[in-house]
Amino acid sequence: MKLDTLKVACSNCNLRELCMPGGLNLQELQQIDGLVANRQKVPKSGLLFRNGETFQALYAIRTGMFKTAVNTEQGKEQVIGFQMAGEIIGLDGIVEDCHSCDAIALEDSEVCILPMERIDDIAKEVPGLQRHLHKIMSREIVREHGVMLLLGSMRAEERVAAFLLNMVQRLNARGFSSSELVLRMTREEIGSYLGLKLETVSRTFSKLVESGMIEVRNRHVRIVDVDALKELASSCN
Amino acid sequence: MKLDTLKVACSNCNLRELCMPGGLNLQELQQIDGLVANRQKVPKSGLLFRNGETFQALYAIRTGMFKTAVNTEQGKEQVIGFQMAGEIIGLDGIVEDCHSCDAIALEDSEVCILPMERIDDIAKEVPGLQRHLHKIMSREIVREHGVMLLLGSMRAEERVAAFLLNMVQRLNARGFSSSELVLRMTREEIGSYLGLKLETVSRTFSKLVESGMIEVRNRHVRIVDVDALKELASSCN
DNA sequence: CGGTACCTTGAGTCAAATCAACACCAGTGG
DNA sequence: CCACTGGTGTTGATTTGACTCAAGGTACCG
Repeated sequence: MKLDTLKVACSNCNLRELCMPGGLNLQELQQIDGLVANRQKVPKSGLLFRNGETFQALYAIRTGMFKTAVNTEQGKEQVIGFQMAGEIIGLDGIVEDCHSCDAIALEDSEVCILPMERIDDIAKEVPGLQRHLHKIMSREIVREHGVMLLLGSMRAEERVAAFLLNMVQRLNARGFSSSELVLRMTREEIGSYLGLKLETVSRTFSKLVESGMIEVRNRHVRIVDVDALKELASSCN
Repeated sequence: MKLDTLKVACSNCNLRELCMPGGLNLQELQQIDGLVANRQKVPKSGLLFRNGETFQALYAIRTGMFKTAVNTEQGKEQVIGFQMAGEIIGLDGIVEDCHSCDAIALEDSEVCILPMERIDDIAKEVPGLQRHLHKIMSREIVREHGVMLLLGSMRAEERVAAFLLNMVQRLNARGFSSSELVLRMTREEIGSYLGLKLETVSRTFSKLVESGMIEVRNRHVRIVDVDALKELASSCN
């Protein structure tokens, strides 16, 4: 077996449980290996795809972190989400065969390219993959419901608390600390995502520090009182 | 052919172009007819499904209108969307085999029940259906991006303008007027959807009336100056 | 080591929320 | 028939949380 074939095989990827379906037998696993056409490195601030670009593939994040954002006609950007290793981006492109948002790397990153054609072909043979794709899309829909709830009915402190808890929970699922995290995005990007101005994000961090829930040094955040933070995030007055 | 078989056949449903894939041949059309297990009437204020309920089927709206909403732990509801004839609801249930929002009829309605098992089975045979399902889910993701943009960065007037334009455009695609509409939901439900309080919705309507963009009598709205409304909806300061 | 991007904090402003009063309508039942 | 009720919608007065504007501070990179 050649080395670079090995390199792009899902069957021996440590992120498999995160981005690919479980419960496959050996033969199915080998079929799945045909999914990834290639890997692609994306440097910090690099664009993986942009609004208007023809849709060809989904991307599984292998390392690093991305933000996805839509732009108003006035050039203002609304961050839609922050995606990390094991997550799939590009689902927005399927409807119109054309991406409707930008995907930008927040740090040097690497993605697996999953050409949509191959996905469709292999899914025909491997029903588990088909169902898995449905689940991934449904998960994204449900995630966005959560963001809409946040944007539609939470106050600044609640939004920031919910954001931090969400980030640390996802990082924890990837083997990182459940109480410390390093933010890969600016205050402005957090603000855009949360529907707040960067000053408000900064002030809210300070307020949470003052009330002893978190510690902040630059982009390093330590969660001191998870329960209080959860209480806050779900208070939703 | 029995009458009640005819009754639930997609192949002779006038909403087919809205909710089912186009470009199918006769045989495929007949296969698709097996999708709909049943129709179900839902009276005004009735629940089609609720958060936590086991997921079994998607629903295609045949007549009427629904709202979908998620609830906070404190019992406050955030309206996620308003769905009308030809649209598919229930996609949120696929990830966890469990619905994560409520679907409530805003008027007496009727839906076609599409059991997920049947969808999967028939999609194996009819690739066009598979792709169509992907498109529907992707469309929902993109729609939610738009709502996030609205909630994250528009002011009250812009939100209301965007809401009215979106409603009238969708109604127009269903053969209704492109300048008049009857709202099936309360000001409070509109407010919840737009991240505003009901008083703000009411005041904003009044403001738009005053500036000559729309006319309002109860839930009947007439759009007088579409261009001004569009201008407003996309100004996004 | 200088420049730039990023972050924090303060003071004042403003848009939307809150609180409150009242109008309207449909349905109910005396 | 009318009085009553509860849900809905409008409008006004006031408050407030987040925004805006402004000034520095800090960290990072070539």
